[in-house]
Amino acid sequence: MRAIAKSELDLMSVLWTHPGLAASAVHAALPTGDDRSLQTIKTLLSRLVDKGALRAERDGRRFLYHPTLTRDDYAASATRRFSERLFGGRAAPIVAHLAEGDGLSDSDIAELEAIIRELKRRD
Amino acid sequence: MRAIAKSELDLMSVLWTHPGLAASAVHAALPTGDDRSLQTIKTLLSRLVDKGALRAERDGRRFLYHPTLTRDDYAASATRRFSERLFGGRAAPIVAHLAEGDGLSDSDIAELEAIIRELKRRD
DNA sequence: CTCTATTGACCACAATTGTAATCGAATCTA
DNA sequence: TAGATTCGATTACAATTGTGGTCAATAGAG
Repeated sequence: MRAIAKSELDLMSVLWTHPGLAASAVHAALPTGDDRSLQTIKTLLSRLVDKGALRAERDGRRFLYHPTLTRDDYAASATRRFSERLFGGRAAPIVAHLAEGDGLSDSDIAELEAIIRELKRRD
Repeated sequence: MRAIAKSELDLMSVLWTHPGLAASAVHAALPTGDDRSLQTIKTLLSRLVDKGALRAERDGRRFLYHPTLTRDDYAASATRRFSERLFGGRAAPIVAHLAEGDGLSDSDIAELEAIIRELKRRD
């Protein structure tokens, strides 16, 4: 499966949250401030179908779009690629950068703590 | 400054580690398995200069290339963008994905622990 | 001094990405 | 039923990215 482009990812986000939308509904569901025309959205949806990231289910004369790739699988592999490319696969520098200047919420920190605890237990 | 493309980032990596190399030296310093021709490297270097990520210092009839953008600044902003786009700026899901299936080394885990400790202390 | 290797400048060109118009068919509305 | 709207399909097209050739100048080798 070819890579999902930045612009296409926005549509995946919508469809991960609301699977089975038609093109016009995806367009409507985009965050305010996203000015791309409906035509553009349709093109991107087709490309995502070509790339195998979406399945188009016919519904009368239109299509309803469903992710074939789960958000979690995508996030996992994108994260791995990112960390590999920039930090040799390490996690700590990423957290360090995000933590710079008050960047992390209390709940995020609590979750991190839980993950670390689990990792240490796993040893 | 326009974005640094994936292919260009490889050259930045080399120059972050060895600033002040000439084009041919950058080419030579690329990891084995990188088959791009010297001409390609020169084109990428020019683009990086255009984008303002490198400074070309004349040295006789050739140039020595120096990063203007530091590795750390680049990594910080790339990390922030990545985390924002995929996880609403949270760090925990990133670590969770990287931790899947034994993905983190002991030293990485230890570093993470230290960062968390510091974050909690900062409260 | 002549030949050759190296260098940056310039050009080429295909693939990908971002954005959208156009078109013909189907459907809805008046 | 005639016109408007909505769909997907097809086409367009510029910007970016990935890769590398050509060329003219110059520096170094004999």
